[in-house]
Amino acid sequence: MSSGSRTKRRRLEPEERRAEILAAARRLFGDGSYASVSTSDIAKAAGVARPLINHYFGDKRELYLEVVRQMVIVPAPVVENLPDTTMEHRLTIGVGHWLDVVERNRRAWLTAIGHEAVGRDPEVDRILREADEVAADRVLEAALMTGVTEGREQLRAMIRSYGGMLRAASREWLVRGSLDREELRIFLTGSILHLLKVTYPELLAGKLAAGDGDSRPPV
Amino acid sequence: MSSGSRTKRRRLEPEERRAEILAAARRLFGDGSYASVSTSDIAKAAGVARPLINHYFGDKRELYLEVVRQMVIVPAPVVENLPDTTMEHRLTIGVGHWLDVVERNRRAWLTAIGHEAVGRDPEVDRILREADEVAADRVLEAALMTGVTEGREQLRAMIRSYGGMLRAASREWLVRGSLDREELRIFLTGSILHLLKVTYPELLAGKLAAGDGDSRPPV
DNA sequence: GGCATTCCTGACGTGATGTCAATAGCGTGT
DNA sequence: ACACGCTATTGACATCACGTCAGGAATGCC
Repeated sequence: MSSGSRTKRRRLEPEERRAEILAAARRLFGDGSYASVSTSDIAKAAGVARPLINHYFGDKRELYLEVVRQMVIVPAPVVENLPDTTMEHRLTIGVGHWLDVVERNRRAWLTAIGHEAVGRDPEVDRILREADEVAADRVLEAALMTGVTEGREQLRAMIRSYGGMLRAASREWLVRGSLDREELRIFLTGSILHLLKVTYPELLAGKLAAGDGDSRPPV
Repeated sequence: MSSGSRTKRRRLEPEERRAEILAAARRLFGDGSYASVSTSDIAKAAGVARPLINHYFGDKRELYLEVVRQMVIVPAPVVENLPDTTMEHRLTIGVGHWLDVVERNRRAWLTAIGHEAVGRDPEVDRILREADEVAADRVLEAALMTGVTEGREQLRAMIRSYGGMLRAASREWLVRGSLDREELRIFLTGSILHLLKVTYPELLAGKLAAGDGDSRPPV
């Protein structure tokens, strides 16, 4: 049974060992849920005694947070090196890059957002908020709107909300196949453009004249 | 300490007792996370011995699922009794109703979506999917588009995705206060209208002519 | 080869969960 | 009223996951 890897006793550099444990944890948490994966499982998968996990990460929760952190920081170069054209064009490209990234890192990304909002857990919450914040920065940068000041907070809030739709839609694509890549591109690009070019100005104006063009808000 | 409620031993109808336990669980899971709440806590809060939880619900997970189920079925009358006017008007009202509902059930709703996407948990997943499906039906009904057949699946997928934005935006409103109610109304109404009246037709047409009006999708 | 450093593990204590036989409340028949 | 049966309810037990600690085993240095 346990004879397979019972070679000797390997002694590694702390960083190296830490990385091995983290990799094992990433793999296991990727399949099961937080509760369904025991530290014993992780220790076994990493070829290590269970207490070593505590030694390197403190406790199970810390290890888990580390995994989430590492997964959620995926979307880095989505918005870098965009050409110097219109915001429409840049956003179109940016959306394309996003689709590339999630398609390439499919598994990792799905597990990452799978664990999204583990709920009342303040730590996980904070990690995800920060990721949202960074994402909002990226969008503003792609839209050449880094400088806007009027209604900036509202704008950022709407972009963060858009992030919720982005994730949901990407999941529709990857796991349900209810939208193909091209449809997704149209959907996501159109939505963010509408948000920035129509809703945002409307919102700035709307604070004064509460009624909007199409329909009179009743009661 | 424990002397307070140590009256006798109450014997209730199963349904009644079950409801009491569920209520206690709802309250506790509302505050802490799944892992942070022990069955002992719930039993104590319900004034009951711990094994009774297993008797009624099987195990802790089942109880939890029951709580999630009960919380996620909140938005019932959001779309009933809408006047017989344009879809713009009906959607505006529908969004208003939604805002009313989440504002009223603020705490319960927040905990419900807090536990959203517990991830690799297939059961929770299924519950949330079903709720999404129902929500999509409601939107289609409000939009007077129950009958559409062409691209129906894509349309539903986009509406489900919109649900992700709806939740994120509502949370922005309720917990961060980064958007006020009126701004949220403008945002959500405008987005769903754009989705139904612009993106959806675009998507139907776009399958043939891949380019769209504003920008040429590169490479 | 001896020794210090520190990486690593076996063994223990604690707390949480699920199971089971035994008990006690409540309705029923007389 | 009283005994009786049904079953809701519980105390006690077994199991398992997690965190801690002192001691054992590699590696580097002289």
